[in-house]
Amino acid sequence: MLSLPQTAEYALRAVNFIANTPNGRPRRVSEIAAAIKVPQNYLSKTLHQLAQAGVLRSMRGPTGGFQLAHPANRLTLAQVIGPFLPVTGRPCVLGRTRCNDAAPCAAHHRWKPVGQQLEKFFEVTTIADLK
Amino acid sequence: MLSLPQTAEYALRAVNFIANTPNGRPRRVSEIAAAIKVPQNYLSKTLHQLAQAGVLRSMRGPTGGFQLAHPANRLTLAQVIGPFLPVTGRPCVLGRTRCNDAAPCAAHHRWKPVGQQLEKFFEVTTIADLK
DNA sequence: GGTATTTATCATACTGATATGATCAATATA
DNA sequence: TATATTGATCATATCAGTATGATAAATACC
Repeated sequence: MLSLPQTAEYALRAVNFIANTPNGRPRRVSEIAAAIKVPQNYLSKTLHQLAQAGVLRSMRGPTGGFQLAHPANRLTLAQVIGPFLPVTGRPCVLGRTRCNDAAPCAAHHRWKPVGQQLEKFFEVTTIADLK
Repeated sequence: MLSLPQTAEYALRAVNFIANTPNGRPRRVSEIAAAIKVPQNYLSKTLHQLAQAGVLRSMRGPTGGFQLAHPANRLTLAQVIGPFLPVTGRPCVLGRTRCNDAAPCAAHHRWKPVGQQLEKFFEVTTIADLK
């Protein structure tokens, strides 16, 4: 039906994996890529974006890698996928650029509660909730 | 957040427009494209796919055009967008190929009710519900 | 300081969704 | 039957997301 961009799914899997690291020690890209089965070079770029977004912290050199920038229970799914969603996020099922209570599209009233619950899921669920 | 493919949005807008035609007379591609503001040649192909899928009926020649193949209250949104969703529809937020109650991903239990409501929206809502 | 290890960055390629333009085929009507 | 109109189809073009490979820059450790 609706789906997240591939990269956003990679990001969720990666952050979830990092969150489950004992002691919270840094994880190398190679480790992560192997564990969640995504291309290493591509993941490298994705993790870098997450670091830029303040979701992860990165360290170079031996003993380097990626770790969470915040406690897992303070990291929402929305924060993780945010950097990978299209800038022109369409909140409207019919794809109208403007669609709200004042100027609703034909589907607005029926879609609204569903869309809100969807949004809430990503805003409220944290990485710590993933089990 | 999550969004439909552009083409699926075009399809919804087009079918909704066709459904609002007085007498249900056929609508030309040029009329529809102008009304819902999408590229005409591209829409032509999209409408053809909807005809193949049994959602619309098409007629060529003068007086030709597209009309609904079924009453609007028997046409669900799922039927309209179906032909334009990726074949490998990922039901899993983490993008796993296999994810169900028996073999759940880390987000499965929290996502399930939201995903179900989402699916239900498209399965239950009909073109006649668009106002 | 030298070196191995790791992330950062750059250049490029691939792929499917989106889009454009031209031509073919059907058909209502005169 | 001739013709104008309309959808069907084909050949490309464009663009963003996804991906690969190579090189640069930082850093722990000897």
